[in-house]
Amino acid sequence: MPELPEVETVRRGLVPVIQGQRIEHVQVNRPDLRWPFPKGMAKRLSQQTITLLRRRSKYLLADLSGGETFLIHLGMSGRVLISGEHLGTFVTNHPRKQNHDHVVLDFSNGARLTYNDPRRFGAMDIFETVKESQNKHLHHLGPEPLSNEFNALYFTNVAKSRKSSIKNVLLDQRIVAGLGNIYVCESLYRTGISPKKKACDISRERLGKLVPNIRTVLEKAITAGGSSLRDFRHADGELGYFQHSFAVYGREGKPCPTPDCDSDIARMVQSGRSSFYCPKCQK
DNA sequence: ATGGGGGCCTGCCGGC
DNA sequence: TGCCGGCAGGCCCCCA
Repeated sequence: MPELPEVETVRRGLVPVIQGQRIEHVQVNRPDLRWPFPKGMAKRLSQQTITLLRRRSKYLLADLSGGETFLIHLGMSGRVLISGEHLGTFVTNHPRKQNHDHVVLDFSNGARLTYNDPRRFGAMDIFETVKESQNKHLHHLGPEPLSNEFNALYFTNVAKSRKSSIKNVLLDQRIVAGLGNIYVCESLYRTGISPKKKACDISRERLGKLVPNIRTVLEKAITAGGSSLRDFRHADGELGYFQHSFAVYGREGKPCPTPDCDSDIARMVQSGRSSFYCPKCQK
């Protein structure tokens, strides 16, 4: 899925279009994604104004004027498309309904938001805004990787007691919330740490370097407008560019980009997921 | 208690 | 050309 930079890119694309707008019509084409939609979802969204569109980890959070918050998760293959005429920044006509268009929201300014998700690993939920910290999707999440809360002191303290691989520690959303497979691979490469190294076996110095490297990778990806892989698109349908900047992800067998390194990028499977790394640069 | 693996879904791509 | 296996950005759940 879209990891943090892709979700943030979607959020930034949606803000000028739907923030402050009222939802005038809701179309729900099936009862669930990964889980059943919340009770009365269409009715609870109808006639609500989106007062603020936020992001927490990989979740989009739309605060509604009535005191509830609409949560959207894109899973692996979810995307949102915006269409509408006379809107300046986006001028496409509403497209004909596509396969896997599961939820369609029409706004007071004529904008239409279509949620499309072939694999249906995504999720939607609605909760009382003041009870956000109790929401089942959010309550266990660790700090945002771009916040000051995620710093070298915090991370070294958490990591020193973890016997699992650094790869799996970084993917654990309770430890830091928003990283996924791509940006973990890229951050570990930048820091020269092997994905299979046990977190507790890595020195404070190296763990400390990982923190700013994670920030840098995420920030560069956000600046580039996210990564467009198989099915990610910006909210307005444009493609992101960060995938052209991957050093290791998806580059098995290609030369390591480190100057003077003559190794090829390798792939291994950890916890059922591919890790891409340079066997020479990452120890 | 922690970590590893399976499962949820569909689509796409490469090999035979 | 057609079929089949492998693989995909996430995350929950079960088992050891």
